[in-house]
Amino acid sequence: MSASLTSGRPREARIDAAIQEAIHELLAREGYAGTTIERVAAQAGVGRGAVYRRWRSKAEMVFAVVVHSADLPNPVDSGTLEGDLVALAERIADLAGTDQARAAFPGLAAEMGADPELASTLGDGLFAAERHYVALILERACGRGELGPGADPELVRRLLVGPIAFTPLCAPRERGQPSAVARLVSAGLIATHPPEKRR
Amino acid sequence: MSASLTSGRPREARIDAAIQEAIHELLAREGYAGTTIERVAAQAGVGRGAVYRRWRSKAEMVFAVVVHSADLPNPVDSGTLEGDLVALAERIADLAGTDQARAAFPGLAAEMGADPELASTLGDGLFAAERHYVALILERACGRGELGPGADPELVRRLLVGPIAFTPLCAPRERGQPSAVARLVSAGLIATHPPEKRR
Amino acid sequence: MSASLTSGRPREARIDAAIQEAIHELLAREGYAGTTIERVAAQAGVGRGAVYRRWRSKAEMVFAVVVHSADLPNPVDSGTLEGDLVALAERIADLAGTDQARAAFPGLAAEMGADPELASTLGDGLFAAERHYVALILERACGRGELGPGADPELVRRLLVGPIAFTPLCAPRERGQPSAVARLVSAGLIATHPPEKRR
Amino acid sequence: MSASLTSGRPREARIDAAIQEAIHELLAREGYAGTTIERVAAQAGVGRGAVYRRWRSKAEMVFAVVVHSADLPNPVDSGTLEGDLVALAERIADLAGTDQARAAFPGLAAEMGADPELASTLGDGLFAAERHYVALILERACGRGELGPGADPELVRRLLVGPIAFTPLCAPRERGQPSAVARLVSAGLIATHPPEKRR
DNA sequence: CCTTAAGCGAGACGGTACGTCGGGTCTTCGT
DNA sequence: ACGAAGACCCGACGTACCGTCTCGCTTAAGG
Repeated sequence: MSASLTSGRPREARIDAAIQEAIHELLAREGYAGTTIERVAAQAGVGRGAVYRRWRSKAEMVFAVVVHSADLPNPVDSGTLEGDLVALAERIADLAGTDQARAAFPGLAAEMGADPELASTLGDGLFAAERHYVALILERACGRGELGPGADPELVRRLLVGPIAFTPLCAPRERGQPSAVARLVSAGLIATHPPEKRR
Repeated sequence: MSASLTSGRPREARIDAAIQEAIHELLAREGYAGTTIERVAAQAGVGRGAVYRRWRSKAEMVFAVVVHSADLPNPVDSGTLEGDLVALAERIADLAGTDQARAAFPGLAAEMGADPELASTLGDGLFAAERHYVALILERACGRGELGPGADPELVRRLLVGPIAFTPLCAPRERGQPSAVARLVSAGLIATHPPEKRR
Repeated sequence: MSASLTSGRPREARIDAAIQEAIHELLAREGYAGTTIERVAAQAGVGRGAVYRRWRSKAEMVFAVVVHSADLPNPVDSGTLEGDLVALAERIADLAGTDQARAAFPGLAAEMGADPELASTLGDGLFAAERHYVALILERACGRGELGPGADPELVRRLLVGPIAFTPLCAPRERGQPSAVARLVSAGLIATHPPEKRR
Repeated sequence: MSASLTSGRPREARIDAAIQEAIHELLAREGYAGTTIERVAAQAGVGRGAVYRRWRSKAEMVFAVVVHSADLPNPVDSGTLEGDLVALAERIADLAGTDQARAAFPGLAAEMGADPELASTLGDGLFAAERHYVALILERACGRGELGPGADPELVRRLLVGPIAFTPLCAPRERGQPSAVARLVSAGLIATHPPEKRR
């Protein structure tokens, strides 16, 4: 029953690898629009069917390959809210700063804008993880007495991701200054949610 | 006056208007990808040539029509930094919140990412205007003694535009909470750049 | 045997047939200029790609389909030079008299005139076959003692094809009178190349 | 009244000449398809309107310019049927042998095939003149006693024009051998229409 | 062992958009 | 009126991808 899902010939790992590499190279070299399924397959020395067998659309393919390793492993505790936020901001800047990611993001955003269903499929998991990560940082700051309650993790997530990952896409000459953003957000948070006047 | 290139038959205003309207309608109804030159022309009851005569590419066309009325006329002085930033944030939210703008932005970003030259052509004027606008607000706050010097207008621009206009594109269900963003940025600014008048 | 390029999905015979039929119908109904690749595809219920996959240009397509069945199977021996030439002339008149052929010929000629390479590709085989056919008829007449040697098959080919197939294209109201042409050519040949057996 | 057809500004002869020259050059250099109204106008340093003011279509334009000087002035009497036909054949070969004529003919034929009305407009006068010319030659031959009555001028016209002017268009490497054609036609005529056994 | 389901390269298939070009008409100038 | 310039509508061109499908072949896993 449940076991026999593995019938037939298994996928070849060699091909998974070749496709991944081809996507990375094409994204960096030709951009999102130039990263055609056809070219990916050709570059990987593979039939187009092998690609469609793995993902249902170009968006899913690119998302899977680009975001694949972008998991946030464990929130390092730096001891201060600002430190934690700076660390997170730099993580985000690193992940979003690769050539492939810079090439992929706007294209993915465009396709997700056009197809809300796709947006849910792809984005929800990722954004929920980020939100959860931010919530953890905020809780720790509360615990330390740095911050009062009521800060919105989603707001903070946007304040970090927006300026660091998205805005530079339209003006790619300057870096996102992640730590400046994080410091300002940290200060703003503390100012708008002061620790309860304990004692 | 100004270089009246009076040679040849002039453009018909009726057609400019029909094309503009068609683009707005198609962007709202079909999204950026569905806003084909072909469909724009058909919808406007116009030959495709008339469109290609006006803009060299779909990106320029959409940008011109969407951004066209998006000028920031004069910064209203609300009397406080926070008030000015909230007003600006709500302006941005309004401009970026129309259906056409929400549909157009990611597509434009994608094409600008793929073609830096296009990005310069289109974006520079717009972003410079925004930056100048923010600089004015910051200067006024300095003048009032609310803020010390050294705040970076570009950083502030990103902190507003990113969370309000860009981030929601990936999670279109929730609004960008523009005033919450503006208040936090305002507080953060004041905390990180305190007025010098200190004794 | 013969290089069975067995890779990939094979062409669908159903589509070859549909395209052929569509071309015949459109040539007869709309003429050469009206026989657009686009309309051929639409009429055949087929994608345009399927047409471009088969021929590189409209000229090759039309030529292939119109000339396709225009092979001269075997020269019937009527017993006299005149009989053979009349038979050939009527063959030519039949082949060139179909609506499709009348529509296709001038268009093809125009494109061949503009592109000598195309002219070679398309014309050589066909004209060589005709020339060979005429040479056979002349040889038989020599063998019978009707004709002396030295008659030029290419000259005779032109004397038949020109008046019968080409000239009527410019004055399409009258038929080419193939047998009158053939009889005159036959008489002219015999008069200019009398048999040598003369004492 | 009849006189006031000359109202307004008259056409500039300089422009007529420039257009003629441009057409000749383009026909020879770029062929019929490459001889665009647009390019003709550009080459002549003239607006497109000036061309359309002179002819209603590309076909009429090309026809007028190519055939313009192709009138058969006066049938020279060589004293024999064969001589007259050879002279005519060489005339035809000369007229149809120029680069412009070779380029123009198939294109014109194609357009005339597609539009019978155009064919009448353009062709009738020309072909009637040729036919009349041939009839004159035949009559003279009858008068001399070389030829019996009943020979069809239109048939003879086709036997000359077809092989000499049209057939070479499809195999442009060889010349049309006009005199060989004329001699064979002459002999064929005499054989099929012998002079009445007078006396 | 040997069937069988799936993977695989190749490429045909129906669609659709692209950007260019030409045709023929019309409009606005200036001459 | 003519003439230059060029906008206008129409529609074909050939290219490129999309996502699906069908071939014939190969390759494990499971009966």
